[in-house]
Formats: sequence, structure tokens, C-alpha cells
Amino acid sequence: MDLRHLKYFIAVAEELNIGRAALRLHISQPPLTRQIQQLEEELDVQLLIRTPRGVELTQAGEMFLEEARNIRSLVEQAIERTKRAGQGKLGRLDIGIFGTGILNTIPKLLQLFRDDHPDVRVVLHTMTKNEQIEALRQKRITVGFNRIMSPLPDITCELIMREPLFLAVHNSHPLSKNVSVSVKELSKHPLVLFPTGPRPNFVDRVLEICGHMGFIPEISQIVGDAVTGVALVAGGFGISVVPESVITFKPPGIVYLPFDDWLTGKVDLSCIYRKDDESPILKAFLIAVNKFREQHKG
Amino acid sequence: MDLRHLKYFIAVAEELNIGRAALRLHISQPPLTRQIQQLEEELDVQLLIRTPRGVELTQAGEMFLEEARNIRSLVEQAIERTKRAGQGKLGRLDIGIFGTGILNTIPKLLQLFRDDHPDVRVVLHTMTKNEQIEALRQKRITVGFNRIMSPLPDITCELIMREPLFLAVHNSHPLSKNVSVSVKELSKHPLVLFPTGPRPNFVDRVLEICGHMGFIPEISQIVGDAVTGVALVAGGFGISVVPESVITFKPPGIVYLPFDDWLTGKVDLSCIYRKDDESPILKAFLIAVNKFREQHKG
DNA sequence: TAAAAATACTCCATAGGTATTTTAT
DNA sequence: ATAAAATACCTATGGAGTATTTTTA
Repeated sequence: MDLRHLKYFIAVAEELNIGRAALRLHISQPPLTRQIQQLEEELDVQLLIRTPRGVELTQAGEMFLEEARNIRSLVEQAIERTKRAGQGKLGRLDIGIFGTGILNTIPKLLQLFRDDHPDVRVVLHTMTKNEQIEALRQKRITVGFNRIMSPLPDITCELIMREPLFLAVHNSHPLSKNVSVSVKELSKHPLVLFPTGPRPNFVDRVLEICGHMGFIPEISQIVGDAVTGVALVAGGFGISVVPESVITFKPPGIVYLPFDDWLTGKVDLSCIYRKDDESPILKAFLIAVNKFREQHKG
Repeated sequence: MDLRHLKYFIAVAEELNIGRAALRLHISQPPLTRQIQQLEEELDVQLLIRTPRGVELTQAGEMFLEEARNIRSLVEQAIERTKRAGQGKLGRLDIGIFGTGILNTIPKLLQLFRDDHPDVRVVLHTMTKNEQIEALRQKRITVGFNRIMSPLPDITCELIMREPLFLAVHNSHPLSKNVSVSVKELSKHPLVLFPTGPRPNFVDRVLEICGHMGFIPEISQIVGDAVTGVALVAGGFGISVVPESVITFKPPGIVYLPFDDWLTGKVDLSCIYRKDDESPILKAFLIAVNKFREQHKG
């Protein structure tokens, strides 16, 4: 039995006349008769009662009609869903996240993606950079987010945006009276940096910037994440440097200041994915990334 | 697309290797490759990622696999259900009933049928003999039950059992002291008979028996059904004649007596159905009727 | 007797087979 | 270098067409 038999039987059951059904199916009457006979033979069931006016359905025929319609609609649905999945419109997107990107940028980007792909279930997984790479390779995630990325042969790293850095100080600190500061100020105060975990990371980026300016800062603490770092600053434990994303998080007493020699003071946010990943969902996601860049350029 | 594509795709998705799947399907590898390509082309979707080790599923492939399995099981179920329907094991049996048969005989017979056909829904419709015939012709019912039946060209009437008649008297009545009575006694007391409705019916059967014995009884009342008739006898309104089925209904004060010249005093219970009805459910029912007759003969 | 279904036969599209090539690690 | 998939080409099953016969109310 195949789907043709179902289609033919449904037509016959609806027309109650094999000749008319054949017309509707754009075939001639004899092959339709034979297909129905074949179906009856295969099922070992009489589906139709032949009358001189046409045919009528037996109880088994009624039952098979119902089932055939169910199958037909399930098949149509399967085709539809599969096509949509093939266009990246339906399915699941697993994303690895870590760090400050999640505070502002990533939600905006995901919003953009979900507007175009409401039926894709986006699942976020908090993991370190190395866990992301491992998860990408094992296909547990499709996309990761990172700031500092050494090049890898099998992973593509695509820049999403380049964010300026800000100084975080307590409002009791003398620097807090300025409207902007120089990177050189970092040499004069103990620094709270983040994150802990595998290097290189944002800590090294800050050290690199200081290096460009010709000094090595004094690090008072390295903490797990930006929120903890800012909380320490709010508690008077020194000053810190944060990407722009973080300034939406502003506990009492915290002041964020731009760097006036900020040209050097930037940090990237990138997304990473498997080089050999051709999946339509990833393609769709990268289109959203491009849109996001368009919106945030300049 | 047809069911072959689903079967093939499921095999490939399960083996994750086209060659192995082809072995399992007892076909060679190239046609299987082509069928899968055809499927992908038709759906305009990449279902498989070809690797040097075999294949793996894309997200769309995973989705289609799930759908394909659903369809396959629905098809299997459809075949199974239709076959069972074709054997009269599944479906619905509409039965027209009327009169005293329902008190004892019909329930026993239905019990027999349902033991063998638990998945056939038996629906009882109370209707007069003429309504039964009309309903049979319109296929609203498949079987009817009757006691007195004039032959019809399109309806078969099949005897189920021949029941002896009993006299129903009140225990204050002189006849109630006997162990059995003669039909002739019916000439000496006013008779309560049933049913009302289209003739000929049980009333005529009783008159016929009396006629054979050479007298015409005095009819005090004709009531709708046996239960009403017996109730009247219990209330002292005369005596009545009932088929054996009725004696399970025994209100206080009622005594049932067999006829000692009972050879003439019998009444039939028959089932009726369309002569041209070939449905397996009717066949199954008639098998149950035969079984019932076997059990009750002699 | 007339409308519909069934049968007889013919043709060709396509599923499947064999042999071989291409591909990707 | 190897295992698997893809391609090329051939064969033959069976679906569809035309003409005709059978059926039954």
C-alpha cells in the first residue's frame, strides 16, 4: 500500500462513483478500479459495495476513509513542518553564553532573531569559553558568545560589535567628579578585574590596553564576573573597567566614566560557530547578526 | 512522496549509513541513495549530512524522522483497524427491538455476540415491527427482532427460537391451583392480550391457537406490552397468555402455568435483516445466532 | 436498457540492479 | 588508502491508457 491508494480511495469515497473520482484524479476509470481492487485485496477487506449507480462504503470502508484522511493530513503536516525546519523557521537553537554580553547585547540580538523566527525555540546555556568550544564540537550548541577568542581551525569567530570600555568608580572616589578619564588613571589605583577562568580573557584585554599605554596596572582582585566586580567597587574595593554593556547595571554609589583616550579602550563581542555547520538555523541566526550590526554601526 | 520514501528514510536514519540501510531493506545501495535524494529534492530540504563514515541527520531530518514514524504507525493502525472491521470485529451494530424478546432471549443472545466481538458497539433501538422494516431498508439498523413476521421480498426472517406459551393468572384465581392447564381454559375467562400496534402480531398468534382448538376467546383488553398485561392480571383484570421469556418477570400474586396441550401453544422469536446485506458484522451476528440455537435446542 | 464497474491488452515511467566513479578523511 | 556515497546505464515491474465486456436495477 502507498499514499496513492489513500488518495484514490478518498476520492472514490467522496464521489461514491469510480468514474467521477477518476475524472477528479485526472486518470481514467480502469486504473482507478484496479487500484481500489488492489487495496481491497491487500487489506483483505471489502471497502465498497458496487451498485449500478456507483459505489457505497461498507463499514470497513467508512473506517478506512477516516483513517486515510488522518494519514493524509499527517503527511501534509509532516511535509510542511519539514520544509519549515529546512528553512530554519522551525526547530531549536542552542546558544552558549558567558560574561557581560548577556547583560545587554545578546538579549537585543536574540530579540531580533526571534522576531523573524517565532517558532524556533532558543535555549541558552551558561558555559565558559572552553566549554562553549567543546559544546560546539559536540554539537550540543550551535552558537557561542565570547569577547576574547584565539583563532581555531574548526571554529569561525564573527565580530558582532566592538564596545568602548568604561571606568567604574565609587562616587566617593576623587575620579568620580570627572566627566571622562584617561586610561593612564588605571596605573594609579588598585584594579578589580574579571572574569576568573581560562585565559586569555577580558583581564588580558585590559592588561593589553594598559601595556599599549606603557604601564602595568596594580590588580587588587580578579572576580568571577562583571556584576561581582562592580559590587566590589560599590563596596570601596577599588576601581574597575567594564564594557559598555555593563553600565545598564548601576548599583547605588557607582559612577561610570568614559575614557577620553578611548580609541584604544575597546573590547569585542563575537559569536562563534562550527566552520562546517551548514544548518539553516545557523544561517538564519547569522542573518540576524548582520541585521544587528547594520542597526548598531556608526 | 509515498510510503516507500518514509520506510527508506526511517531505515537510513536508524542505520546512519545508506549501505547498511539498503541491506536491511533488501535492496542495493544506489536505488536507496536515489530515493533519499528524491525525497530531499521533493521536500526541498537537506535531511542528511553525508560524511565519510555514513550520514547524520540534520535538524530537519530529525523532525522528518519523527513525523515519518508517526505516519508509519498510523498506517499500521489503519490497516489493522480496517482488517478488523472487515472481519466484523470492530464497528457498530444497530439493532431494532420490540416486545417480549428483550426480557430474556435477546440479552442472552447479545451476551453471546459480545463475548466474541468486544469491540463492536451494539446500539439498541426500540421500534415497532414496521419501523424496524423501514429502518432496515434505510440501513439505520442492521438487525431487527420480531415474533410474527409476514414474508417480504427484501427482508430475511430467521427463526431464533420457538417458545412455549404460559398462562398468567392471579393466585386468587381458581386455575392457579393447577400445575398445568389446557388451552381450552382460555375460552372460559376474559383475556388480557398485547401488544397494540400493527397487526398481525402476538394477539393474532393467540387467536390462531384458539382457532385451532375450535373457539374464539373473549378479549377483555389489548395493552401495549407484556409487562402492562401481566400487571393488569396482577390487578385482577383477567388472565393472560405470555411467551416463556416473560416468566422471569413475576410481580406478587402472579402465577404462570404451562399448557398441557402445549404442542400447539408456541410462538416464534425471529431476527430480520436485509437479504442483500453482506456485511461482516451481520455475518458475525448470525454466527452468534446459530451458536445460541445450538445451546437452546432440544 | 443504460450507466457504471470490470476485464483485456498495450505502453512507458520508474524502482531496482550492476558496474563504476567520486568524495572526504 | 579506504569506506561510503554518488553516478551511469540497464532491466523489468506495474501503473496508466484504450477498447471492450459484464453487471444489475
